[in-house]
Amino acid sequence: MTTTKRSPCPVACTLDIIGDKWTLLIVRDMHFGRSHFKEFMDSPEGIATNILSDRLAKLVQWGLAEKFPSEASPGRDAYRLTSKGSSLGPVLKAIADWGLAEIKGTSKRLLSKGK
Amino acid sequence: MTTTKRSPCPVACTLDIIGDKWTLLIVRDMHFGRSHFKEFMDSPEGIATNILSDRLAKLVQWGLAEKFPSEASPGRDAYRLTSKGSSLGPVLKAIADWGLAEIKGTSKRLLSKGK
DNA sequence: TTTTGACACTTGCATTATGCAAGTGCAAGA
DNA sequence: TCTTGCACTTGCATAATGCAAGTGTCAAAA
Repeated sequence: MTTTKRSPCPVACTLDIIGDKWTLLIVRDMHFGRSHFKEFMDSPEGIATNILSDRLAKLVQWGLAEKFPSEASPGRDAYRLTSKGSSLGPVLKAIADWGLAEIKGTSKRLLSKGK
Repeated sequence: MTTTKRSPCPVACTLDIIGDKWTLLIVRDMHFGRSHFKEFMDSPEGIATNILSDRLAKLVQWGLAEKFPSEASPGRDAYRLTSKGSSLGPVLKAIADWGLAEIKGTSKRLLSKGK
């Protein structure tokens, strides 16, 4: 991928990857063990299929996630974080902490199993 | 402002605020002491005036930043982070750290005075 | 074996956000 | 008065997003 860098700033460059309303939510779901398309769909935010499809492809392209053959459903693929993707953990935590502290109505234990 | 919450997840709610490619860059600039419209414009990423104007208004609306009379240019306003905005520091740091570690070509000391 | 249904997408299209250029209003300085 | 700089706003083209509907693949059910 040849994304043109806006600047050498690590914040700007990181935002070029996770600077949208959906990417990090998928990373969050993967972080909590979700791996199938449907599981990401089941998250309470309600991502559209085309957006999810696009973001999964980008996550793989960027090396943050990888496809692997699902064991639960033979013949199907699933997704999981690579080490590069997992290293976003502190970012996720900092964001979650800020939200919990500054936005009322937020709470942990959001990830109830969709079904 | 009546932004409808996508979910009670603190990550999702925080992304509703900072989930774009520009907001956090302005927060970064304020964090480093920038306060005037022109100073934000001078950042290397090259934000468009209408986007900057929009984001500054939203930052104020959300309580992350506040206007105050500029001392450098009397009669003009300037912007600075509120304590709520300043508390995004750890988010900024986590993102910067990730970028520095995972994206080549990034470096600190990005913020050279525009002029 | 045919059908059904779930899953993982893709496609089309309307709506919204973004990017760029140009224009406006205001205050200080020449 | 005329100009200059700053802080915006406005218009418009392009790109991203959201929603609904359609497609292909497989596997279990009939």
